[in-house]
Amino acid sequence: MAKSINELNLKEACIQAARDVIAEKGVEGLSMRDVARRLEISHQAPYRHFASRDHLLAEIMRRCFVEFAEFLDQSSQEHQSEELRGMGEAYLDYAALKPLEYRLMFGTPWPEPAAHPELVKHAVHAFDLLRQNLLKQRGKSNGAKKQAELEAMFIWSLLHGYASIEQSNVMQHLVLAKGVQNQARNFMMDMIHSALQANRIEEFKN
Amino acid sequence: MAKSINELNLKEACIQAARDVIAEKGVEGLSMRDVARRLEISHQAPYRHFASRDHLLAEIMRRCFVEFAEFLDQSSQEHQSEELRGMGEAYLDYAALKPLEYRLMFGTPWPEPAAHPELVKHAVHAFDLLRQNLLKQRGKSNGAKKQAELEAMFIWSLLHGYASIEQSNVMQHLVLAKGVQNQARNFMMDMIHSALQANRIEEFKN
DNA sequence: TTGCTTTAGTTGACGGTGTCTACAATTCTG
DNA sequence: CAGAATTGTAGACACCGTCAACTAAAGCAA
Repeated sequence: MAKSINELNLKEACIQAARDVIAEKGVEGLSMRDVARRLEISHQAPYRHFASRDHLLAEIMRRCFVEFAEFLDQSSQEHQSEELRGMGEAYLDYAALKPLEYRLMFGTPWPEPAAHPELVKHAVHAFDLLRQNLLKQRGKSNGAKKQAELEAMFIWSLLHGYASIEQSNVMQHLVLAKGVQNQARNFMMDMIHSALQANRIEEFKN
Repeated sequence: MAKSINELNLKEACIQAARDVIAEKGVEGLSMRDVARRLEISHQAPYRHFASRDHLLAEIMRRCFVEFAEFLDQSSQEHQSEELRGMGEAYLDYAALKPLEYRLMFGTPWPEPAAHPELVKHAVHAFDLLRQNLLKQRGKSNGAKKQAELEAMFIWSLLHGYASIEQSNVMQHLVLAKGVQNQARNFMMDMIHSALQANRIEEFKN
């Protein structure tokens, strides 16, 4: 028999318990039976609310993407000037602030993306923000859309790559010169700025 | 009883079988018992050669890193001029050519990295190649080492990020303008070049 | 109210997994 | 040759996801 408060919202309780498990033991350590055990319900009870372990995981990931999108939106509004840099910083902030969630979204093999279309919808939000912002910046020049998307891909790749490397802690093994690790993040943002400017000039010449 | 050729090199046979499993079902689908079954040996036989599933996986990952390093070294020698671009192309080539291996190295949660120090040693090779190459390019200017390492981090982040995104097939969901997906790779390489040049100029001004 | 259907939870089972232990057979070595 | 080390086997244990059957409660039409 279910206990205490959970009686009427077992679904939410499952999600919360699952997030706790992930926080403690990582995604791989998540098991339906463990979730059930923590809520003191039978091992089959969660299946009344989630068709499978993957569906539970997909729902958690979906919520992470929603929160991530909100975080980026909010931060995008705060930095009206230098909007782009603000978004970049926000991206890396989120990855550093919520490593588990970031890892869950971008570092975990997805449970059959085709089977969870809502996941995809929210997942592309960050890219759309970027794309839209870059398109706004460059007016209606020739092939503006194409260039904006290429630039968005560039920025996203760099941010995602850097965030992944930062999270893997592999930097500690590189024996970097003093100050490099601390400056790296700012350096990345500067490089984005440089590369974008150079690209605009190059494009103008053609 | 072990069969045929494998009698004297069961360890190698295990590794090969495990790679087959990974190729068919992904890393998550790798199981000791499956490996044993394929070799028609008892489910405990592989444990004579690998202390645990993670140790087997770590050995496979180690070999991937060795091959990856060789691939980069070779390609680095072939492109004497434009060495840097050659290395970048090689990095992305490898990721595209051997997606499973790349995913194994850079997209799989490591099995307790501390317990497998040999893994780390080979893993940093790609970064060292980059660092060395950049250092060679910029002579002995002030803070050369620091700048070279920052640039190496930048390039590595971008390459890794782009390779990851390419592998995740998420680009298919972005509804990109025509030609973007095909041009993206070249664009990334151009952006590296631009950003590096801009950084050299900026540095010169200080 | 009575009776039927849907829902949410239970228990039990099946086949899968990693890995510990005990055992046998083979090979190496003093 | 004898003992020890190596390499394999067999069985058990505790997990896991999930299918199937059952029960208790709630909702609802008559």
